[in-house]
Amino acid sequence: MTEPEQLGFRALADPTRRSILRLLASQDMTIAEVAENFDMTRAAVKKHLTILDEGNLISVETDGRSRINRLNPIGLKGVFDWFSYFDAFWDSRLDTLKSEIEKDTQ
Amino acid sequence: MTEPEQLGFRALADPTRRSILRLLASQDMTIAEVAENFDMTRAAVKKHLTILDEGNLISVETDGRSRINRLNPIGLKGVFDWFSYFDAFWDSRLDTLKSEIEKDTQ
DNA sequence: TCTATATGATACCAAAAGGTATCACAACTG
DNA sequence: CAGTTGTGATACCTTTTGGTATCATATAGA
Repeated sequence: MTEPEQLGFRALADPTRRSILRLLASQDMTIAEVAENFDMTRAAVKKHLTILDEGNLISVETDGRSRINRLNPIGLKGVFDWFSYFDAFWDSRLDTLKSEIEKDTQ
Repeated sequence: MTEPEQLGFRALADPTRRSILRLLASQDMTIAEVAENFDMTRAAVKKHLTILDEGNLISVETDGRSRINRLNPIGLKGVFDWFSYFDAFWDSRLDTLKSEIEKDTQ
């Protein structure tokens, strides 16, 4: 069995794809518009968009011969929520680290 | 230039490594202890732990001939914080999705 | 209709990833 | 000291990944 977040995490592993997500946070874009922002072929960008779509991090809407790519909040939140499992670690342990450091510097 | 989160996201892309993180959330472990939980060689588990360490998601402390692996809250929180950029999307757009659905089902 | 344009799809390539097998080494333990 | 145990490191293999080049297809527009 595979975790539901697997394809989302896989999609986030590449810096180009994380950059695309930030781009799409400002504005929905066609494939060509996204590709203008990167020094690679449109085909390569299209592959990245496919992987982002498979990870449910974006959704794609066809409009004539254009394909509009936009952020998918559901998939993004799914990955984000995975981290809630570790809440206790940065809440309590970061505090612990902080007081250890303060103790050392006294 | 590379993002500081790059190695963290890379480390999270593999399901075995995410599983290791959850293991270490319950208890600090040596390499051998972690390896007991997976159907692969100790060498393979060690590779995963190295990648988790490179991503600052765990820290390793030497104790005699043992090496204790534990969660690193700093790196974990670094990746978590990357998502804060998208806060607006699941706060506002998930609400929008919700009201669209409610409208459709009326 | 004819042409330009936005995209889809496939073949191909180099590099990275994930794994095994194996050997070396350091450190407990009797 | 000798043997066992926990780990580090390397060579090697297969699959996946990230990219290009190329061609096919569909739609907008004159």
